[in-house]
Amino acid sequence: MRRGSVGVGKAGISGGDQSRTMAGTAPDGDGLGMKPLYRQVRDTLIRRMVDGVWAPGEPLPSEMQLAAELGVSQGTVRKALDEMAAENLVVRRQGRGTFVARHDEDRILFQFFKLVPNDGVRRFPDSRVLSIGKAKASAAECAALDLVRGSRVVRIRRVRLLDGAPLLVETLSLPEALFPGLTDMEIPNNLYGLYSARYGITVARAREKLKAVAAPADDAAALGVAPGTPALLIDRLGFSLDQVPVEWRVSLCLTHQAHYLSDLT
Amino acid sequence: MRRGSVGVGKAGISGGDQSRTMAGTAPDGDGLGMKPLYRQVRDTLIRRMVDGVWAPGEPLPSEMQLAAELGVSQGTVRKALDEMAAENLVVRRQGRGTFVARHDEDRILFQFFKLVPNDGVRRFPDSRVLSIGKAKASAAECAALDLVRGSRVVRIRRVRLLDGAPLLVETLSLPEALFPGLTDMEIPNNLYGLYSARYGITVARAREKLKAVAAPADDAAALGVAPGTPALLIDRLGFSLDQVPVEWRVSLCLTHQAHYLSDLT
DNA sequence: TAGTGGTCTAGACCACGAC
DNA sequence: TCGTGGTCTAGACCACTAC
Repeated sequence: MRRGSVGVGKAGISGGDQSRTMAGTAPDGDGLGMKPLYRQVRDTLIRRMVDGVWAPGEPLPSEMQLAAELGVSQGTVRKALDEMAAENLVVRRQGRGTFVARHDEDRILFQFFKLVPNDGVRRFPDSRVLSIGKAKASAAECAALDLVRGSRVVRIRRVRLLDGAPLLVETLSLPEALFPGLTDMEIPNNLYGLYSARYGITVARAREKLKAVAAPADDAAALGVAPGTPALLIDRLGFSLDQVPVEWRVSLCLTHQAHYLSDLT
Repeated sequence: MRRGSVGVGKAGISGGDQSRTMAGTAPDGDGLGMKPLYRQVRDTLIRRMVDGVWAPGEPLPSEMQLAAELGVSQGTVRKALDEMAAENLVVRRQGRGTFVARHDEDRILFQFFKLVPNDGVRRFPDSRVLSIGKAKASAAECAALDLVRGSRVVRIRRVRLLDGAPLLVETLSLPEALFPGLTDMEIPNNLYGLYSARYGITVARAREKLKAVAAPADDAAALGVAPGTPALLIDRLGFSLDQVPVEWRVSLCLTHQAHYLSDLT
């Protein structure tokens, strides 16, 4: 019946010290900093994922093992894991176990890629890199990625094609400090998989701002349309597991053959 | 330790007969039609909301009361209600109770209105109705709203303004059978509130398709911009609690002063 | 057969809100 | 003070997967 903070146990890899307080709400003079136990468990597990204790695709310990190690009941671990499953951080499969979510094509297609062909059949567009390089971050990049002035970024510009026809042209900016050597790598179609595999960085969440604009001359040329053609401008900021902005992506999309699909739930 | 279907109890207002089978998965020869108990409870409660047993804003019976009435444990009712809260169908407040969600301005603003002014401060645009009337449904309207040919619809066309400047012009189509007499009513800014209050119809979910287009002459005139100005075309279909399409709304939006905000979670 | 997550139950204590 | 939902626990049985 021990209540209180989540135990550090044996495998307390990280600082292992974000644990605090009691369940419910602080009965002692703590004031504000308390969280329910299941949320402390969740945060502990996410911290371990950030620290690479379990890689994407790998199984977590079973509910019973985690409960024993952390000194809480199975039900509390279960509630933490259910919440993480709802956030697409883990995948649970009856009879098999709970696994760290991977950035496979299906996940990208349903969670992060909202452009759907008019026929309704989701598919992944091909990519063609136009340029890649390093530079000092612009003021806009510093603001978007929360960088100090003078930081350096990696910039990638590429065209993506659907069924062979240009769909969008986009420019990505990434903090070079987080992605060293990226410019020397082959750039795959699925970038999030690369971030995860090479740098241990998981894009867990993104925020997109959309506007309709007239395509500027250079983008129009890359897309093979007349300058001034109406296009969808998508400004996306991707956040890592620990809520740090890690990728800024500005895409200019043609919406003749596809549309942006948004579910208001 | 009774297991099985959700009891009809005493207050089985509706058909009260969608109950089936056992928890887990059909151990008998049922085949496929089974659902977990907590989902049967959820469906029962939604059915009652559809039938108007509880109006928006009203409290549901307490967990204990529902559990006793339906013949399940409090934990099962709790799981059903938690799921409904996650879907924005009910609002739970500690110490007060569980309430049927209302279409108040806040909910609309966060769940259904994704256009955010560039300053980031969400606010509700004013409306000005341009026309309202009844007509035989077009082929497109029949397809969108799942109507039989020959059905009649109510059409509303209006402009919406943000801080006094035109933001969008939109055309709504509604099945007249579901909204009799709508054309004789005053059209408020918050239409979903009207659907709920006057017709007992709750828009629980919507699906939006976005494209970038050049504004046609008539829409451009209504918005006070030059024809051909790039604009965001939003095609929205709204679904009721029981998953029936009840409103088709096509909006043409200027995105100079605002953007469409989408969270990829 | 053993172990996993999925479901269901029962009961405890807590914070919150209305009285 | 009482009733509400929020949290936590403990234990049962189930279906699914791997061995």
